[in-house]
Parts: sequence; structure tokens; C-alpha cells
Amino acid sequence: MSKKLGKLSEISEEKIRNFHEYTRLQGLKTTKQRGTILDVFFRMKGHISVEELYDIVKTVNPRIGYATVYRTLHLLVDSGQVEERRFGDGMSRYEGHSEVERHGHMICEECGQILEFFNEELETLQIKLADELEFDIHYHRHELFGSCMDKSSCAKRRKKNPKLK
Amino acid sequence: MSKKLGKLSEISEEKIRNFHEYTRLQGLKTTKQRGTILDVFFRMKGHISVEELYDIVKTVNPRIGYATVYRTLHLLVDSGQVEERRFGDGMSRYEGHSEVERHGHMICEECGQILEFFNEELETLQIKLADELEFDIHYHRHELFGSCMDKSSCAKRRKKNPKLK
DNA sequence: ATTGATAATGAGAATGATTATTATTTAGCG
DNA sequence: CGCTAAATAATAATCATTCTCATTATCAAT
Repeated sequence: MSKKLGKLSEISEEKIRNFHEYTRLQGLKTTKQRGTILDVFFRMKGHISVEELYDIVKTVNPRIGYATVYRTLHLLVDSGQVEERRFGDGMSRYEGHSEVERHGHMICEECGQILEFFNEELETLQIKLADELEFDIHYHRHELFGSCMDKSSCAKRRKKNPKLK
Repeated sequence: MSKKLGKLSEISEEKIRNFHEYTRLQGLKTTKQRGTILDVFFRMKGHISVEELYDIVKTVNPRIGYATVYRTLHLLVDSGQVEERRFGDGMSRYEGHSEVERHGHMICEECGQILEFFNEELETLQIKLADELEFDIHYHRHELFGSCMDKSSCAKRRKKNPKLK
């Protein structure tokens, strides 16, 4: 953390506090590496892959290893501050937070762009359906695959998601 | 296909016909191996992993290789007769058909049991939301993770999904 | 501040699902 | 039958992720 980074958002700071609270309760230790990884992660936005995160972490502290990034990300998920997502490109992506707590994604198969959506009615409906089958929802994943029809964006972003079929 | 297998359901037979129609149109060939794999696949139910399918295919014709199972499954997906799903256990699963065309899944984190659900209202809502963001849906994935609260089932099936956290 | 117990790290090896390669076999068609 | 492209089997390669283990760091108790 020798390098200076910009300011963190209010919500990110809270998530970092929650994370530390979690590790403390679990009897885990506070390390510089985790600090760096959290700092970098919560300054990024969108749906971040391990590689993307690792690449930036490297620029802050080149001695941090891949495994540590993985481990920290898992801890972040376990602590409930971050969610793990798997779209179709073969790797996990993590998102720290969003404007809305529970939301779905629309994934453009042309360019890989990811849009988020939220609808109260949808949430209610989900709970109703789960109740009918006596199922208790912890979290959900709602993904719509299709075309975003945003020509300029499609062309631009395709390159960044070559694996997306 | 030397081994005799039970009868195929009406819908499975149709899917097999559709598959052959697809391969014919694509100029692809009909092989014994694919025949065997289809026969076995459509007699299985639920959300089938490549390994599960391969294990049974082996008992019918031990000379069939892993790669052929993968290739055939991909063809089945391409032909639109089968859907590929990825839940959280690290491998793809395939489902041939369901009572309902478009449906979601409730996945029990305790035991790995997968329930299916369908709701017309949900479908309509999805389309409405997509329209608002000018998004054209090709297919969707709607998964609710939680607990099925089916004690006996939970205990029984946990063994089969050791990876499920 | 030092120690001791234990968690964390880093580097690289290992894993496991999936894909690619390649030599050989087979289907489909004249 | 005989040709040609596609398919197969076996195996190597790939790639994200996890594990191993020797070393280092944290932190509570001394």
C-alpha cells in the first residue's frame, strides 16, 4: 500500500469494515496483502475476474501471488461482502456491490456487455414460487442471455471477451 | 447398440429425430457412437453431467471415448434439443427436456437437489424488463440457491455432490 | 519487546473439466 | 467398390482454480 490510490466510496469502506469484522470474529489475521487486494478490488467496478484484479494488484505490489488473490476473494464471498458470478466465459467474476442489492443480469452474446436490472415484483414473485415448493432462498442468479443491440458498444467490447460464444 | 435398452419417451424420440434432421442439414454423418450416446442420454433424467453420461455409455460400448461424448453433447446443444447448465459444482450439466419449456431452478445448497419451477407471470415480466433496456432475450438462466428443507433427501443426496459447498 | 501458536503467504506443482491434435476408421455418395 | 470428408479414440494440451509446503507474519500472552 505504498502507492497512493484514490478515495473509496462510502459503501466500499463499509464493506471493508465488515470484512475486517468478519475475519476478526473468525480468528483470522489482518495482512498487508489482503489490505492491498481489498483496496484495489473496491476501487474497480463491474464484474471483475481474478485475472483483472490480479493484474492491477501486481502494479501496487508485485510480490503478491495469484493464490492470495483467490484466497482473499473467497474470504470476501464468505464474509458476504462480495458475490461470485459465473457467466459463460469460463471464469468466475466478482462484484462488490451494485445500486440494487438483488439484481439480475442481461448478458449480450454479441459483445459481452453486462446490463443489470432490478424489479420489485420479480423479487416478490420469486419468493412466492419458492414458498410453494418449500424452498428457502439464500441468494439468486437471474441471467438473460441475448443481444444488447448497442452497435457501437458491441463492436468495442467484443475484443475483451473473445471466449464469449 | 448391442445392448437392449428400455423404451424411449415420445418427446425423446422426437428430439432424436430433430437431431438427425439437424445433422443431415449440416451435412454431418450418422454414427453408431452418436446413436448410443443419444439412446443413453435420453433415457436418463435430471441434470446430467458428462461424467455421469460417459459412465453409462461405457457400459453399453466401452470403446466410446470421452471426447466423443463431449462432441455429441455439444451437437445436441447446437441442434437445440438439449440445454447446457452450469450450477456451482464446477462442471456442465445437460438437460434434455422438462415438463415446461422455459424454467428456472432451485438448487439446494445443503444436498444439491435441483427443483424446477415455472411461472407465466415471471416470463412476461422478464420480457418487459428486457424491452425497457432494449435487450433481446435468447434464453435465460434463473437460479435460486438456498435450502430445500427436505431432510431425508438432503442427507441422501449430499454424497453425490461433494463439491457443492 | 519476545515468544509461541497458528494463520497467511508465495511459488510452483497438481487437479480436473474441457478442448485440441493426430493417426486411423467410417459414413455417404457416385 | 472406391473416394473424400467427417468422425473417432487415445492422448496430449489447456486453462482456471486449488493444493502443498517451506517460510514468514500476525497477535495474544508473557
